[in-house]
Amino acid sequence: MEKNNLENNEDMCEIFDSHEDVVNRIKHRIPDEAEFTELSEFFKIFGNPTRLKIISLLSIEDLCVCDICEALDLNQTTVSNQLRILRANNIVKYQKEGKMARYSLTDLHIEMIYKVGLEHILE
Amino acid sequence: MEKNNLENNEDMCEIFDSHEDVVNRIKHRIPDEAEFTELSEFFKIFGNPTRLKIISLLSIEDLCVCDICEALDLNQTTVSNQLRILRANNIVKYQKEGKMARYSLTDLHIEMIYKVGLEHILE
DNA sequence: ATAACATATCACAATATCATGATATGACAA
DNA sequence: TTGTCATATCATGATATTGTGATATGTTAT
Repeated sequence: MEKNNLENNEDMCEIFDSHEDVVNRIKHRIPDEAEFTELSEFFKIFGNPTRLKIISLLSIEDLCVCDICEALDLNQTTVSNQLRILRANNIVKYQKEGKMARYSLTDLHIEMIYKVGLEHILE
Repeated sequence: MEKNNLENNEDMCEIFDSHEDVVNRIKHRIPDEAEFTELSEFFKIFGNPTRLKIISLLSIEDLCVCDICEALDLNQTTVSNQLRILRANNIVKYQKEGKMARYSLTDLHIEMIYKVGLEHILE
């Protein structure tokens, strides 16, 4: 793994690079630490069944908090807490309508990720 | 939240369905409990920066464990543990080659989800 | 003002996840 | 067989996340 024998092997099989070359080639082609952190925070949101249920409902239509509670048979605190997390992570947005709050998905990425994931586990 | 006043409001504004109707309409159009559990377990895997880094590398090319360790500057135990989790969740597969194990992503869904997520946080 | 309702926030115990050290397995070489 | 290398598993303390009860905010109706 340390020094290898490439310099005196110009005519060696060239299908595979040495491990050292492979490592040097790819380590600069990935996002930086901060982006991985942010991305993992983003995906973490999808890693909870309650939040997925909410996302699933909102991919059908926009809904207020109480409708979400009823459709999922969950208590209001639970839904409200998860909505806060979804909001904080830019996954849902909402609009106040009198004393109600109508929630919707922020953009199509959310729906795409949800649907590709669902497709993956169903096959 | 308990019984509402729908029955005596036949002539109410009909642009929006009653909450009761909305709820009944959508609650049957979402996956079942077991599927949400499975899907959340699946997404949970993407919710860790180390695993995302591995997925990111493997989306460039197949790699053995030691190359992953070097490229990410992580200790072997950490990488191996995360690879086990990735394997158990059907996100990577591997192929033994002598004493080495060459890992790759199981299918295109994984790469798609990773890339759509990255796109989402970068905009 | 008071009540009722929709929603949000706080606090916390139960549970899950993390990275890592110690150790095991299994392959190849000497 | 003995050693070394690549990889895997186990055990654990530190940390993070969960759902929920208690409570607060803000809106509309009386």
